Amino acid sequence: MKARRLTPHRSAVLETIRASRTHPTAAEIYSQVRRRRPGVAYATIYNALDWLTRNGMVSELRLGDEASRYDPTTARHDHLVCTRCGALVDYELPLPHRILLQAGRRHGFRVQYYRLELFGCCSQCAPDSAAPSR
Amino acid sequence: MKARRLTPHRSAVLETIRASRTHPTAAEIYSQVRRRRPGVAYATIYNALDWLTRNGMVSELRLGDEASRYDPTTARHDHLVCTRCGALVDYELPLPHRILLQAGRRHGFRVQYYRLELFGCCSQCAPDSAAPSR
DNA sequence: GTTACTGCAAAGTCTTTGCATGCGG
DNA sequence: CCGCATGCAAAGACTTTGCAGTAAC
Repeated sequence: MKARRLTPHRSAVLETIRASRTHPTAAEIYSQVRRRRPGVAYATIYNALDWLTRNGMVSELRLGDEASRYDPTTARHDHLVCTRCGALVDYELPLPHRILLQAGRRHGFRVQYYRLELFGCCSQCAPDSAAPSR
Repeated sequence: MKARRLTPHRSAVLETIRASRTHPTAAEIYSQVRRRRPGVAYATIYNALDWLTRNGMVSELRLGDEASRYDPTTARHDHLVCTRCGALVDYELPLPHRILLQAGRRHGFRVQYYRLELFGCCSQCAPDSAAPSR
């Protein structure tokens, strides 16, 4: 096989996603990668994202009708989403996953995985009782 | 105010969604409504869907990169999604929602609502434990 | 007579695809 | 050499928008 596998472009995309703490979109990744590789094409970014996703190096996040965002953490986890600023933070809900996975059986479903997203306001956007303003 | 509110078109869209057990997409709704109102425009369907959603009469579901589907049940509930045939069934997970809503506080989030989707195989696609290969 | 809804088509957003080029092995 | 990745642009899927006509109030 002559696959080049983790090519410089793909590597650049991967590094960009890992370096970002915000779960960047393809557009953000594109502009980032463009700095180091000015000639890179948009399609190459999508190509790389597809490849990285298929190879378990990043995971794709789809929330609402926005553009996909990419997450360097591929282990199963949940997300907190700020409905004001759009902040997206990784989160692990301390709930017995088995309950979730067994849950669907009542309806004849054999559940393989699940997705849980919590929406609300982050501390930046909704300074509660003791939080600083903005 | 001279709003006509629930117009015949909107009503037709609403009825179509309620009559369907499959959480139809805009395209499906469009073709259904078209039977009774041949001249209806696609934009009118989206218009109606938007209005119905904003007025709490249906809710929009976004899953993966597919077209939005519309749910006549507006009360909070979860969904089971068959990853083979795409079947989508309403579901209520018997878990204390307060736990979920309180969960984000650790990260400074004030969680307002959450979304939970369980993915797997429905009974049609994966008949019980001793499932045939298919 | 206003105002809101509709129909039509065009534009918009995000993503994918087709094809020619060219490096890497 | 040959396959695979890349660049480019065009196409594609779904949804939104602009505008003029029409119906409701």
